[in-house]
Parts: sequence; structure tokens; C-alpha cells
Amino acid sequence: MIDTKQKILDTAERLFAQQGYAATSMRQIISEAGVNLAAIHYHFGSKEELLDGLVQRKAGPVNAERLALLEAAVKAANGRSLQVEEIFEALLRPMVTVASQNDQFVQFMGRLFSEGLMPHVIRKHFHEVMKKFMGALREVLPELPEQEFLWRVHFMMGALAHTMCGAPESLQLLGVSAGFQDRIDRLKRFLSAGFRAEGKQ
Amino acid sequence: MIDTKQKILDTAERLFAQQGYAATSMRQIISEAGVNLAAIHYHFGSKEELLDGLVQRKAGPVNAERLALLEAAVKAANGRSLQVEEIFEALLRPMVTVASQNDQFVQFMGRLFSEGLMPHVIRKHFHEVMKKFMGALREVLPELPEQEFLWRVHFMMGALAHTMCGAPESLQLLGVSAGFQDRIDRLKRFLSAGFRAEGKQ
DNA sequence: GTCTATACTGAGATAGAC
DNA sequence: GTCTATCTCAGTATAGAC
Repeated sequence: MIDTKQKILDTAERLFAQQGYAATSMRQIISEAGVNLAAIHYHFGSKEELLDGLVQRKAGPVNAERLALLEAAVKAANGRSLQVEEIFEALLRPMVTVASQNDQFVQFMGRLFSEGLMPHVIRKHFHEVMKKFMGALREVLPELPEQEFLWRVHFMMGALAHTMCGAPESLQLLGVSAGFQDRIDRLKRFLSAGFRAEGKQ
Repeated sequence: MIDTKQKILDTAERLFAQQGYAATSMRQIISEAGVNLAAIHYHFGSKEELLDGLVQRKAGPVNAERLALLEAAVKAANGRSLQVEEIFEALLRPMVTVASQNDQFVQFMGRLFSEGLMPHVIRKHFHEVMKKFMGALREVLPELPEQEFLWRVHFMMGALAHTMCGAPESLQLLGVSAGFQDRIDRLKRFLSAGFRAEGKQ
């Protein structure tokens, strides 16, 4: 059945989002999905490749929207140089779009980062879009020394990843309420100021 | 033997730094340390508590130096309000101090974050120092709305955690060479500008 | 091609002898 | 304090039914 594959994907997505990747065993997935253990290996090959399939399914649309927004902004600028805020807007806004459709999505993606699964799985799906946005940022900040620029991209990715992490790990900031839309706006202001700061060397 | 406990700690620290926490099995630790498997459970209770002991041993001195530097800066200011740069200096400089003594330290601490072990183990050892520094920052940025301030602290922690991550995961930024001292300076500039940005609401 | 049953290896944890 | 033996559960691999 093609239904089996779907049931596995849906159940895995829900459990990974709720409990995390490491804490979710394949036996729990197949139990709640009502399929056999070996079915996962037949359809995906391994637990990590199951995650990979999940990321592709969820991150694909987000990244597509990111690139579309960036391109639209470039077109709308009509030759004028973009503002860093406009670039971050294109990068961050799609997360709001998807978050409003699926509450668990943000938590799911955030967990992947916080669980350190970035190198093997995430990098692969975000490398392309990151390259594009780094190029756009670089164009707008030509006076920034190369090393300084690269490190700021690094800082940005850390802040971004940490921000996507859901509520569970953010309890310490007692009052951080507000919706996702709000969160994105605050991050945009923070990052824009950080990138605009004068660089050295 | 009290020697057993030390051998376990030293070996675990080395292996965790080199391979990560999850990828290092207790059997590998006891094998290279030349002790018995049950010895870890006798001395520490569990793998996670072994990590906890390690973090305490390594993070304790760093956090002590952080608080000392902050207090010294306040004293030197002599009633004058601190600059955000001075606060970040006190927060970040101790990492350089320790990194110059032990190359593996930074990688070790960074890995803990990137492996998602922050919530249960790290939080406990850094909560105190974070509270102090948040208070100092808040005093210097009184005009910032509370929610905006809290979120910026959140962003900062993400950037900080990601920055401490060693080279292995940072390959993508091909050229990010430079020493740890340099890295800290760049982060200081980035964060200071981010916190100084005008807040909304 | 799809799926089930079952076995294999290695992980962390624990009880009890010495 | 230390060690042996054992337990449970994880991810993985394979043989074979339909």
C-alpha cells in the first residue's frame, strides 16, 4: 500500500515534533501507525533517511517561498539596492506562513537544530537557499570585511535556529508570549542591526 | 580507588570533546580508562550524571571569572553606567582564557549545545550567571520594551551557543579562520549592535 | 513489489557476589 | 569499592509469505 508510507510519515512527523528525534523509537512509530517495523526500512532505509524524507516534505515549500519572496523583492526594487530588512523579511516570513498552517512545524524544525541533527540532514536541504541569501546580503553590505561577514552569517544561523525552537526549551524567558509573527519581527530588527554594525579588519 | 573516578572523568572529557556525547558509549570510556563498566554507575549514577559532573568541573571556573569581570567592570565604572560592550566583554572573555589553556574545551561546551543537551544539564550550571548578566544588560537598556529585551537575550544565547560550536559543523563557512579571541570580538560587535537597535511595542 | 516475523548487535542500567 | 552477569530496549538486517 502507498498508504503505509504516508501513515509512517504522518506519525513520525507528529512524534518527532512532540518528543524529539532521538527520544522517538521506530517501534513507537510503527506501533502508532499500525504498520510493521521493517516497513520503515523498506520504504526509507533507516531512521535517519526517514527524517530526511520528512525534512524534504516540510522544508521544501518553505524554501521555495523564501526564494520567491527574495526574487520578488529584487524585482520590486527595480535596480535599487535592497535593504537588509527586506532580505530578512524574505528569509523569515515563510516560517510564519507555514507555522500558521501547522502548529507543530516550527517545533519540529527547531528541534532538529537543537538536537544537533543539522550537519547530516538539514545542511543538505538548506544549503541552496542559504547560498542565495548570503549572496543577496553580501551585495548589500559590500564594505563589510569578508571574515566579519561570514561570522555574522554564522551568528545569524545560531539565533535563527535557537529562535525556531519551540516553547519547551524557552521557559526560562518567563514572559515570551506573542505569536510567531511577532517573534519574526523582533528577530528581523535584531539581525539587521547586527549586520549593519561597523566591521573591523 | 579515588583514581578510578579521575580516570573516568579525564577519559570521558577527551572522548566527549572528540566524538560528541551521544556517539561516545560508556563501554568505550571504560575501555580506554581501564576500569569496569559498573564503576561509572557507582561513581556517577548514569551517563547523563557523568556529563553533569564534567560540565560542573569545566564551567565552574569560567562562570566564576565571568562574574568577577562583571563586578570589576562595575567597580571601575565608579557609578557611571556600563556600555553593553563592557558587559559582553565580561561574558565572553573568560571563554578565550580557558580556550587558550585547553583546546578541547570550547569544542566540548559547544557540542553540548549542538547536541541538544542544554535543557537538562547546561541550564542548571549557567542559570545563575545568565540571571546576573541579564540584570546588568537590563539596567543599561532601560528604554527597551520588556518583551523585546527578553527575545534579544534569547537571540543572543542562540548566537553564543552556535558560535562556541567547534570547527566540525562550521566548515560551510569555508574561510572562517582566525583565533578564538578574534571570534569573540566579532560576536561582541554583532550582539552590541543588535541590543542597541530601537525596539518596538 | 509490499509487508511480516524474527534474529542480530550494541547501548545503558542493575543486582548481587567478592 | 569493584566486578561479573544479566536485563531491557534501541536500530538494523534478513528470510520468506503474499
